Amino acid sequence: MDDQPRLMHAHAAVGMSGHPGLSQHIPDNTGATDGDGRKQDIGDILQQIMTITDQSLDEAQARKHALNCHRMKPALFNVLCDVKEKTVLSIRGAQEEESPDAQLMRLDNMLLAEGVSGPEKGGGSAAAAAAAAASAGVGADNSTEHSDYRAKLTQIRQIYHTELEKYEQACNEFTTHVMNLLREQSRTRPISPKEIERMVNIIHRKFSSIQMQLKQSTCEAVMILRSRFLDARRKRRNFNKQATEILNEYFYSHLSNPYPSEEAKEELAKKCSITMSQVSNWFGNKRIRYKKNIGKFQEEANIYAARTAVSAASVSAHGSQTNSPSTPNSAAMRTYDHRLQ
DNA sequence: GAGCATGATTCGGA
DNA sequence: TCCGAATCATGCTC
Repeated sequence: MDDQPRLMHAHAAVGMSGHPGLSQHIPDNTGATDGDGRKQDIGDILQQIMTITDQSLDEAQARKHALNCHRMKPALFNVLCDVKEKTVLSIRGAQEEESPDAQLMRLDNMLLAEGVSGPEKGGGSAAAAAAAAASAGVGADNSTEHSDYRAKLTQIRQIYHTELEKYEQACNEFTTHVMNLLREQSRTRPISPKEIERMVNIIHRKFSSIQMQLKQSTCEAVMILRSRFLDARRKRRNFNKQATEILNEYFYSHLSNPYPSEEAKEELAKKCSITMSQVSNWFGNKRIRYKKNIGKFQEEANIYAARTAVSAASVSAHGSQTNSPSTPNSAAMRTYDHRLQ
């Protein structure tokens, strides 16, 4: 396993033609000139390498062993590594260009903002903002929907982290496997540590692109969840009968000026178990619809006027109040009617 | 399913 | 920022 660095480091002291040092380290056992001996050795090795794939497994193994033991093998492999390195670099130089991965950064930032990646913070700031925005309109059910949103976001978060972990584990396993394979192969073919490193980088890049896809789908899932959640604000639910009666009572008893103050809105909201915005919406709608069709609302106004009068009378009968300030009467209605004209 | 009722949203004006 | 007006979207009734 670890013989490759040793094998490659020997390169500094070994060489061939154009690679100083080879002739000084290779004894000439053939009795021929140095040049002839080297050529014969190298030719022999190359021949063996070229024909190794035509042989049976056993023969190939034996040949592999013989090659590994060949006296010229380190020198030849170093030269081949050198040549390969230069060729690959010249090709890669034209192909590779490091560009900052803006898309990945955007995805990372979004996942962080949504609370999917990074430390758990109860659904993420954007989620919290969405929840806060929604709570203004959803009313009594907002807490349920909010928790539902958070539960789903947590689910997405869990899936994301599980998948990410899986990818990282697979990446590490695959990298180790490829490294071992290349080291093993470096016994029979020229593979330098640099090349192994490059291969590792390639693997990491491939796994990064898979991770990016995961991040992208996670972002999409969060966006869908958010849009669904925000759409829920539009989901209209009728107020319960009691709430409508309370609002109508106030409206008709303040017909001369049906604009509740902040305090009144707050109290009405509390009484009706709705939000202040809903109270404002209700009064806005009521005013405009009343104005548009006074005739239609006349009957309703009379009913609430009578009801308020009865309750006022009952209060005055108890001596605590002689006259209700909010008692509706036709004069008040006329006032508002006049105002609205 | 049509038509009406009603809560929510949007937009322009004061 | 609040309000009126228009509009949307959904609920309810028949």
